[in-house]
Amino acid sequence: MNVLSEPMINRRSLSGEIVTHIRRMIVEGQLKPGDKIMEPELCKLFNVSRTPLREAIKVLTAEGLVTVEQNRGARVSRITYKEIADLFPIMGALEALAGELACANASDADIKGMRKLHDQMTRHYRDGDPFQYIEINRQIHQEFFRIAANEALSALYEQLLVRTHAIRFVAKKSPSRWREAMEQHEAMMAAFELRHGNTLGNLLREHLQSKAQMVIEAMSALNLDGQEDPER
Amino acid sequence: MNVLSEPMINRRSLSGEIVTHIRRMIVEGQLKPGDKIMEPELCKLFNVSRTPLREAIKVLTAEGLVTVEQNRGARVSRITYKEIADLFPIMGALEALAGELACANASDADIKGMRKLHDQMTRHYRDGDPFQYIEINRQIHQEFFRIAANEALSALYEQLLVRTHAIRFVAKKSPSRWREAMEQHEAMMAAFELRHGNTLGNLLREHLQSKAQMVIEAMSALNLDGQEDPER
DNA sequence: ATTCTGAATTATGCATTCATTATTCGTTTC
DNA sequence: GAAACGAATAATGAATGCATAATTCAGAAT
Repeated sequence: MNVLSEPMINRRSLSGEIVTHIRRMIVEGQLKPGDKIMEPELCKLFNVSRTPLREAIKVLTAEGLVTVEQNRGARVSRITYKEIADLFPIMGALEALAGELACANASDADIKGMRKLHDQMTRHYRDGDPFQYIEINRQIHQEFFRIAANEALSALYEQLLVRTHAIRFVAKKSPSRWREAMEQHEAMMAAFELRHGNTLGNLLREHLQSKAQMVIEAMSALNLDGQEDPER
Repeated sequence: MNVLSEPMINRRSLSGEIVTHIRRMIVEGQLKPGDKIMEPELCKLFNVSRTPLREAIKVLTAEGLVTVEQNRGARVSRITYKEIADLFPIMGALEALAGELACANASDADIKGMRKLHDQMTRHYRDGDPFQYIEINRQIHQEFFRIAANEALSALYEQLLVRTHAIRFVAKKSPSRWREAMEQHEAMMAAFELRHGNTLGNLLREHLQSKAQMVIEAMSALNLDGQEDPER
């Protein structure tokens, strides 16, 4: 049937491809929390049969991104206050560990690169450019994990990050929160340059704590408690 | 393990059932690291078709318990030094968090219950009964997570615990290591009774560090570097 | 008009089938 | 006798088919 299937050592499984695709759709908000995942619909969209699609759904379920109800199909997981409150401390613990490991492993070049990112972010903060700020911010956190050189840790963190995808759309930093975050980054950068792993770890924990607080505030302001949109 | 509220009528999916079953087979050593997972074979064993079995394999892959090679089927994941060295600090960070949360949340009854378990374990230590010791030890660690009341944290920890299943068969405590572990538990119990979350957290991190050290020693002694048993 | 009922429709869970890709094993060649 | 080739076999990846459960919606009853 698929005569035009591209050659070139296509060594990826279909289901894996679909997992990636759906995950992106969820993270990017194309599929929103609570949305029903209709198998026939997505099959048409991806032009695949139900078998690999269902395998993909199972994987996403294992990741916590999707929830299935017996004989009622799958929907994108909703996230509740409680889960946010639960997940952020975990992410804090993981980032703290990443920070400590990064301090232990970092080469001078690593530290220099981090400083560069930090200064860039500072500029975006001064310019009041939240989009650029967020992007560099993401890179900085990612960089800690790269330097930590612990694959399992990175994978786990990534998984949790994806699970909190829903908050991307509510996380509007108030000016004071933003300033607080910036100050924390300032301190983190300093600790990193001194390779004070313990200090950096504690700062990262606090930082994530603040983020959680911010998200919960934003959620309660919007009344997004995970129960909205009962139908879709 | 996933003990979500069971409706009165058994409404579990076949694939879910299979996941649980295979996971147990792996943890209990019936399926060893590196073992090939033959679909037809397991289908006959469970008396199911390949579809739900394959879905189960995908889930186990997402959990890291199983590894698939394109067009070459799945095998039980082997664990390497590096992975052990990577996973234990993560488990340490998660247990530390659990300990801190447990200190914050524990009722007096919780602390009393923990003391009871601890004393029981101490007796088994004195009696030189490693099996009973290990069992109570497991219960104690599990109890911290229960009191911490953070489902995501418990689930994540459980997942990592399962991934280290292979070490169960190499982890022979030397007398000195055992004494060290016992002393650490002594200190942990004291910190918990005083609700010194920070102290308990640090102790748990150290404790896991020791465990990692022990496991790595045992592995290198047995030359189990994840590459043994090339065929099976 | 609203609620209830039940047939028609649709979606899901699993089994089976089809098409490719690995693997095995017998034969040939050097 | 060992390596190399290739046909036979078996396993995997994906599509399709079938039975059942859920949902929808038209029509009846209140």
